[in-house]
Amino acid sequence: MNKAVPDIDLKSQLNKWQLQLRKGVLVYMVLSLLNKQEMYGYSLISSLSKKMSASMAEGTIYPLLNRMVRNGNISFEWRIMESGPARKYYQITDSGKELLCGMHSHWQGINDNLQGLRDG
Amino acid sequence: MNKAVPDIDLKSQLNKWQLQLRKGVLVYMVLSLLNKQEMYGYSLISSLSKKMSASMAEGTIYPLLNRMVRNGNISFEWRIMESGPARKYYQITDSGKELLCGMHSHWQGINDNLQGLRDG
DNA sequence: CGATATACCTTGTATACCGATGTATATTGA
DNA sequence: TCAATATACATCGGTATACAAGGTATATCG
Repeated sequence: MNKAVPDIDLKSQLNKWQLQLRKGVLVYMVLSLLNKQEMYGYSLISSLSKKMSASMAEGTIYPLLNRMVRNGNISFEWRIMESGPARKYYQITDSGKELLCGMHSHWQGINDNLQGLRDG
Repeated sequence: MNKAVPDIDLKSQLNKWQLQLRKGVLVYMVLSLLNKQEMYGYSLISSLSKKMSASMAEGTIYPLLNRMVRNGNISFEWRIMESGPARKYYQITDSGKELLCGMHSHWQGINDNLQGLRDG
């Protein structure tokens, strides 16, 4: 008999899993978004929250963007707005496009296997 | 000018990303596998390595399986083999099936958005 | 009887998300 | 005029988890 009451309920387990999943998906999603159009941090937060079906924290996105700049995946430039605070607009770099390509390929492999387990 | 030499090369960046991605995908993949058929830890390692396109460490899988048992997602029973060491065979529980269902739904949402960004 | 393969496990380290908190600039309403 | 709100950026400590490294035990093979 190894049927015990779990430490946490199903809903919390799902939330925790979604959090862990983000650790890989976020960079991929940011690169995918910036590959379509340049964006600034604050607007990325709403886009990502929508596409990840979960509200993304600023304390997550800003360090992430800085990391990606350091790694050469994206670049940015300050833009003074007619109204409101200045914005940092981010663009994907050539190196970022290469990385995105590799991520895409790896993701497809995993996704295919997951779909196969479901349907097969 | 914010074009600097990145700390690490593209290949290492991709490897690092794949590692992060695993933090969420692994549980999902284990549940998906056990939903098809019961398996023991050592054999799960080869199956997962193949499906994740990367060799999975024992130090990753065994703690993961123990965690999942504690959470009530899977159960196990020892089987004495005719030859070789005994094996711990794992089965998915009803609770695990529910969790898998929630993961599936969340994954689909994210995957659809990623595909949309690529094709759209 | 030593080497190899199978099968399980534990410990320490690195990474990355999140909540909390802080700063500064514009706008809005009382 | 001035407090409250929204926009926009940033940092820090806590926490979860994959992995490398190392360990135990059983069976097989030369």
